[in-house]
Amino acid sequence: MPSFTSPPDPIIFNHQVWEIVYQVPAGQVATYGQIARMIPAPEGVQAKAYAALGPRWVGSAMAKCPEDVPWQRVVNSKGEISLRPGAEHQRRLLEEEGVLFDERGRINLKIFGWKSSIDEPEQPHLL
DNA sequence: GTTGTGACATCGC
DNA sequence: CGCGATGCCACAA
Repeated sequence: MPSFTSPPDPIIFNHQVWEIVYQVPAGQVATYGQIARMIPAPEGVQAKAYAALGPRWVGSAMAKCPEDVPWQRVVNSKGEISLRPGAEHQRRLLEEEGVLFDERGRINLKIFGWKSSIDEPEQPHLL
Protein backbone atom coordinates (compact mmCIF):
# COMPACT_ATOMS: atom_id res chain seq x y z
CA MET A 1 0.00 0.00 0.00
CA PRO A 2 1.68 3.10 -1.21
CA SER A 3 1.96 5.85 1.31
CA PHE A 4 0.77 8.09 -1.43
CA THR A 5 3.15 10.92 -1.57
CA SER A 6 4.86 10.68 1.75
CA PRO A 7 6.38 13.91 2.98
CA PRO A 8 10.08 14.12 3.93
CA ASP A 9 9.07 12.99 7.40
CA PRO A 10 6.00 10.82 6.98
CA ILE A 11 6.16 9.77 10.61
CA ILE A 12 6.08 13.34 11.82
CA PHE A 13 3.45 14.40 9.34
CA ASN A 14 1.20 11.50 10.18
CA HIS A 15 1.59 12.33 13.82
CA GLN A 16 0.59 15.90 13.13
CA VAL A 17 -2.50 14.69 11.33
CA TRP A 18 -3.46 12.31 14.07
CA GLU A 19 -2.95 14.98 16.71
CA ILE A 20 -5.37 17.21 14.87
CA VAL A 21 -7.90 14.44 14.42
CA TYR A 22 -7.71 13.83 18.15
CA GLN A 23 -8.81 17.41 18.63
CA VAL A 24 -11.96 16.88 16.59
CA PRO A 25 -14.84 16.63 19.06
CA ALA A 26 -17.54 14.04 18.67
CA GLY A 27 -20.48 15.22 16.64
CA GLN A 28 -18.28 17.24 14.33
CA VAL A 29 -16.28 16.39 11.25
CA ALA A 30 -13.17 17.81 9.60
CA THR A 31 -12.16 17.68 5.97
CA TYR A 32 -8.86 16.48 4.53
CA GLY A 33 -8.18 19.88 3.04
CA GLN A 34 -8.91 21.61 6.31
CA ILE A 35 -6.51 19.42 8.20
CA ALA A 36 -3.88 19.79 5.50
CA ARG A 37 -4.12 23.57 5.75
CA MET A 38 -3.72 23.37 9.49
CA ILE A 39 -0.37 21.67 9.04
CA PRO A 40 2.49 23.76 7.67
CA ALA A 41 4.19 22.43 4.57
CA PRO A 42 7.41 20.56 5.45
CA GLU A 43 10.63 22.22 4.39
CA GLY A 44 11.59 21.41 0.86
CA VAL A 45 8.00 21.04 -0.22
CA GLN A 46 6.67 23.65 -2.61
CA ALA A 47 3.56 25.43 -1.43
CA LYS A 48 1.80 24.50 -4.64
CA ALA A 49 2.81 20.89 -4.31
CA TYR A 50 1.64 20.84 -0.73
CA ALA A 51 -1.67 22.37 -1.70
CA ALA A 52 -2.19 19.56 -4.17
CA LEU A 53 -0.76 16.77 -2.08
CA GLY A 54 -1.55 17.92 1.44
CA PRO A 55 -5.08 16.54 1.48
CA ARG A 56 -3.88 13.27 0.04
CA TRP A 57 -1.07 13.10 2.56
CA VAL A 58 -3.72 13.41 5.20
CA GLY A 59 -5.59 10.60 3.51
CA SER A 60 -2.57 8.36 3.52
CA ALA A 61 -1.99 9.26 7.14
CA MET A 62 -5.51 8.18 7.95
CA ALA A 63 -4.82 4.92 6.14
CA LYS A 64 -2.22 4.24 8.81
CA CYS A 65 -4.14 5.83 11.63
CA PRO A 66 -4.00 3.98 14.96
CA GLU A 67 -7.24 2.74 16.44
CA ASP A 68 -7.09 5.63 18.88
CA VAL A 69 -7.64 8.05 16.05
CA PRO A 70 -11.27 8.90 15.28
CA TRP A 71 -10.64 8.68 11.54
CA GLN A 72 -14.37 8.45 11.15
CA ARG A 73 -14.61 12.20 11.72
CA VAL A 74 -12.48 12.93 8.70
CA VAL A 75 -14.39 13.31 5.45
CA ASN A 76 -13.81 14.87 2.06
CA SER A 77 -14.71 18.45 1.13
CA LYS A 78 -18.13 17.34 0.02
CA GLY A 79 -18.91 16.17 3.51
CA GLU A 80 -19.03 12.67 2.19
CA ILE A 81 -17.36 9.54 3.46
CA SER A 82 -14.59 8.46 1.15
CA LEU A 83 -14.97 5.28 -0.81
CA ARG A 84 -13.60 2.51 1.25
CA PRO A 85 -14.70 -0.70 2.93
CA GLY A 86 -16.23 0.08 6.26
CA ALA A 87 -17.78 3.33 5.11
CA GLU A 88 -21.11 2.09 6.38
CA HIS A 89 -19.57 1.45 9.75
CA GLN A 90 -18.05 4.90 9.73
CA ARG A 91 -21.37 6.46 8.91
CA ARG A 92 -22.96 4.53 11.73
CA LEU A 93 -20.32 5.72 14.17
CA LEU A 94 -20.92 9.31 13.13
CA GLU A 95 -24.64 8.90 13.49
CA GLU A 96 -24.01 7.59 16.98
CA GLU A 97 -22.17 10.85 17.67
CA GLY A 98 -25.14 12.84 16.47
CA VAL A 99 -23.95 13.64 12.98
CA LEU A 100 -26.82 13.68 10.55
CA PHE A 101 -26.56 12.62 6.92
CA ASP A 102 -28.48 13.95 3.96
CA GLU A 103 -30.62 11.72 1.83
CA ARG A 104 -27.60 11.49 -0.41
CA GLY A 105 -25.42 10.31 2.45
CA ARG A 106 -23.65 13.59 2.90
CA ILE A 107 -22.95 15.70 5.95
CA ASN A 108 -23.86 19.35 6.11
CA LEU A 109 -20.48 20.88 6.81
CA LYS A 110 -22.19 24.16 7.59
CA ILE A 111 -23.54 22.52 10.70
CA PHE A 112 -21.22 19.67 11.60
CA GLY A 113 -18.06 21.13 10.14
CA TRP A 114 -15.37 21.32 12.80
CA LYS A 115 -14.35 24.84 13.69
CA SER A 116 -10.63 24.60 14.16
CA SER A 117 -8.96 27.41 16.07
CA ILE A 118 -6.50 28.41 13.41
CA ASP A 119 -8.81 27.67 10.54
CA GLU A 120 -11.26 30.25 11.79
CA PRO A 121 -10.00 33.54 10.41
CA GLU A 122 -11.49 36.81 11.54
CA GLN A 123 -14.57 37.67 9.61
CA PRO A 124 -13.81 40.34 7.02
CA HIS A 125 -15.59 43.62 7.37
CA LEU A 126 -18.11 44.25 4.68
CA LEU A 127 -17.29 47.80 3.70
C1' DG B 1 13.28 2.22 -16.32
C1' DT B 2 8.25 2.57 -17.04
C1' DT B 3 3.46 2.24 -15.61
C1' DG B 4 -0.12 2.57 -12.32
C1' DT B 5 -2.18 3.92 -8.34
C1' DG B 6 -3.44 6.26 -4.07
C1' DA B 7 -9.08 7.90 2.62
C1' DC B 8 -8.61 14.72 -2.39
C1' DA B 9 -9.36 19.73 -3.80
C1' DT B 10 -10.44 23.17 -6.98
C1' DC B 11 -11.94 25.39 -11.36
C1' DG B 12 -15.26 25.86 -15.15
C1' DC B 13 -19.76 25.22 -17.46
C1' DC C 1 -25.39 22.73 -7.08
C1' DG C 2 -23.50 18.73 -9.84
C1' DC C 3 -20.33 16.63 -12.98
C1' DG C 4 -15.92 16.32 -15.53
C1' DA C 5 -11.26 17.19 -15.94
C1' DT C 6 -6.69 18.41 -13.98
C1' DG C 7 -2.70 18.84 -10.70
C1' DC C 8 1.04 16.73 -8.14
C1' DC C 9 4.59 13.18 -5.36
C1' DA C 10 6.44 8.80 -4.06
C1' DC C 11 6.39 3.93 -3.76
C1' DA C 12 5.65 -0.88 -5.71
C1' DA C 13 5.65 -4.48 -9.27
